[in-house]
Amino acid sequence: MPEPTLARLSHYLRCLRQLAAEGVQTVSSAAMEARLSIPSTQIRKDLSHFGEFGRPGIGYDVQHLLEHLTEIMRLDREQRAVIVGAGNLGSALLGYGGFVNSPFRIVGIFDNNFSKIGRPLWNLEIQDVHRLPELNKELGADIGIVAVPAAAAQEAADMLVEAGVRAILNFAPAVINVPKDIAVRDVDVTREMEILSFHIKRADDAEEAE
Amino acid sequence: MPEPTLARLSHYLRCLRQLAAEGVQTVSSAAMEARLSIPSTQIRKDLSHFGEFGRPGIGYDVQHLLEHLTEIMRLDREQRAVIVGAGNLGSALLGYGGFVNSPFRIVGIFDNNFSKIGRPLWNLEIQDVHRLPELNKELGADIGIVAVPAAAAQEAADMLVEAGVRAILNFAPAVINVPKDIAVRDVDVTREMEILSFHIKRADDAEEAE
DNA sequence: ACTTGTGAAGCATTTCACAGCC
DNA sequence: GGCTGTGAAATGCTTCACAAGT
Repeated sequence: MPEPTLARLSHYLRCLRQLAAEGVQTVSSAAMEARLSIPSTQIRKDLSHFGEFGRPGIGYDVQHLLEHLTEIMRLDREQRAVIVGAGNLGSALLGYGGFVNSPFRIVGIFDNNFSKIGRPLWNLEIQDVHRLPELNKELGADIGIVAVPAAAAQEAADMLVEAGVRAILNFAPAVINVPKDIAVRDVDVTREMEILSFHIKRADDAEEAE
Repeated sequence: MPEPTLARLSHYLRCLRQLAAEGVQTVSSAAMEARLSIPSTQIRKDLSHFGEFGRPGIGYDVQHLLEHLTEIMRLDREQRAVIVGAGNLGSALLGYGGFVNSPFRIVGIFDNNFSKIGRPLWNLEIQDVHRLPELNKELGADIGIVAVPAAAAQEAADMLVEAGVRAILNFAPAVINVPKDIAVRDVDVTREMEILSFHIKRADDAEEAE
């Protein structure tokens, strides 16, 4: 399954949820292109990887496609996650409103800083990261979120692996090594800023060229 | 210039900074592969887009390559950014430690919520988002960060465009439309979680198959 | 007439293989 | 012997073109 297809599925879901909320019954790939700026042929090809959902001459049934994609991505069941790192970022993620109407639920937050352990944060209490493997037997999180500085990222990842998570979302600007059956996605704000910095360049160059 | 190459440049920079800090003089593409898990041929091909930096039989001069790449990405000068949205996320970004030893500096934070405007946040004061175009004449930010809910994302982006930014980092889970000479990068935590959710699936399936 | 699904073509990126240099 | 830079081959993804369905 192509990784780019997977990333776009998330866009399709967002679009379909919105359409469903608007009470729209049917949608064509061309109509989705208008909303998402993803070519209609791309949309059809992506969806064709999972089956035949559309009807020629009509389009896709919004509700039906929404349910199918939700199931394919396993978003029809609760997905529990734990956060390692109770700093700014960990705290912001825990309080993030984007998870309220989603299957994702943060069930634990951990840190290695003794002055933080035991303190309440939002609806949880910060736990000792060394107890993560033990406590996750109860918590049952499949997803681990690394929200620690780069220097501590590998250690945090190791602890999550030991705790039995199947997937890791890594916010630290560092490469983390994990067994190959564990999925990792990196989110690196600094990297995104650096890429933007490069793109700005071209506009500057045009100015300098005058 | 291939977009994937650009994204990897950021990894090379991080690696080189670390090597420089360790006092390493020279590094081979094979040695970088060991640290970054990026194939050495890929590294060489990427670097070859910008010139010939290495010496056969020796490798790359760490300091020299670091300086070159830093310049290529325009990270040798201050890059000012403003944030729109003073909620959890905006606040976390403003307090984010990752920018301390970097060229990025957040010079303003804006919101449309009257109860927030005028309040101090870290080292700044929250400003009215409607004054963004006017105030950015002074602030001079080239980068805008969208840290508002999805429903307000387009409006925030419009305001940033009017304020004259050349690049936008969008944290809202929404498509934003901007003039094509303005670079946009999306960071969508929910999307990343959804992709991980899909990948977890395979492990579950194996279990279910028994 | 309108729209899907899909093989085939086209394009982009990665990987290979090796000539040339230290 | 070790390493870079790079054409060429291989792979992967996107776009095209159109047959088939409504």
